[in-house]
Amino acid sequence: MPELPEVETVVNDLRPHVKGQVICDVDVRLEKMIQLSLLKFRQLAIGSKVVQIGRRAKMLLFKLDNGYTLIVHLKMSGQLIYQSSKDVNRGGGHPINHDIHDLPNKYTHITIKFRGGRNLFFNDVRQFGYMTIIANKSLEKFYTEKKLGPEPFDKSFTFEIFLKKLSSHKNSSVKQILLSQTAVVGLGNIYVDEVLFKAGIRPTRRIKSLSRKELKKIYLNIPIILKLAIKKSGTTMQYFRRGDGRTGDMLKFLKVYGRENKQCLRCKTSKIKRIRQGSRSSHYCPKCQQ
DNA sequence: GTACTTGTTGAACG
DNA sequence: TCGTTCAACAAGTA
Repeated sequence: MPELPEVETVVNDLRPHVKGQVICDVDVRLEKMIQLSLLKFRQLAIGSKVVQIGRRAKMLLFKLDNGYTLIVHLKMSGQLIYQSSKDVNRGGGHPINHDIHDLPNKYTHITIKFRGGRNLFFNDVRQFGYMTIIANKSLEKFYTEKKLGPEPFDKSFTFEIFLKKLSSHKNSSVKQILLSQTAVVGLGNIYVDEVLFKAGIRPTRRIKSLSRKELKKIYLNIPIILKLAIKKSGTTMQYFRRGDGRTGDMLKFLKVYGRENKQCLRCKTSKIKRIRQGSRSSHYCPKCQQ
């Protein structure tokens, strides 16, 4: 569920609390949540200081002072909750309907313990998320193996690069490619629908059918939508809460996602349609998006 | 009980 | 080898 804006929100929430902290222990209850051996994970994590916290695609990066980076992917239902005191939690991800003040709970699979007694809890109902630790010098290789495209706010994300990445997928639908993280990273089901609505392009359109002008519209709207969502601290669906109990505000600003059968906010005449594309749902206005 | 949801990976296909 | 589609992962909700 967390897409780029939600991950960015968690990173921003955690940064002031976690930066500079020294890891004194890690408690791994479910070993499949880490992508290296428990021994190696403990060796690399324990005793190191978090010098910076950032993001690449939908992954959180905790840069350590030993030349390694702790990577966290929340996938669909992961959450990172920093317990700064008994009563205050900060961070977030995808809290479920459990009391986040009573941690660890049954969904806490990994706890990072900091010197001084603070904890960072990694909870995940569906157990799809993971943590791993990669040497800084191997990070680029790690991203390349995952076929990650450019960051939407990076100057390397040019229109020409975007076109080039799309050119090898001419027969795919635009929705599918934007979800694939290969032409640009950070979009998930919600924000792809929002970008395509704003661009006036139907999600089922094949890449080869899109004109340069249409592609440019999509390209330009990607950072616009994502920046707005970050400004609103992400989208809160169902039980989604930020770690301190606040909710993201982006839900109020969504124009198509989750608005099936509701009046289109642009043309005010058509109703938003919801279709299945692959195994995912897509929302669009049949009048405004051709 | 059944269908549905989500991000990503890997298998199967042509 | 490459592009494309689809099942799989887990568990809560409708």
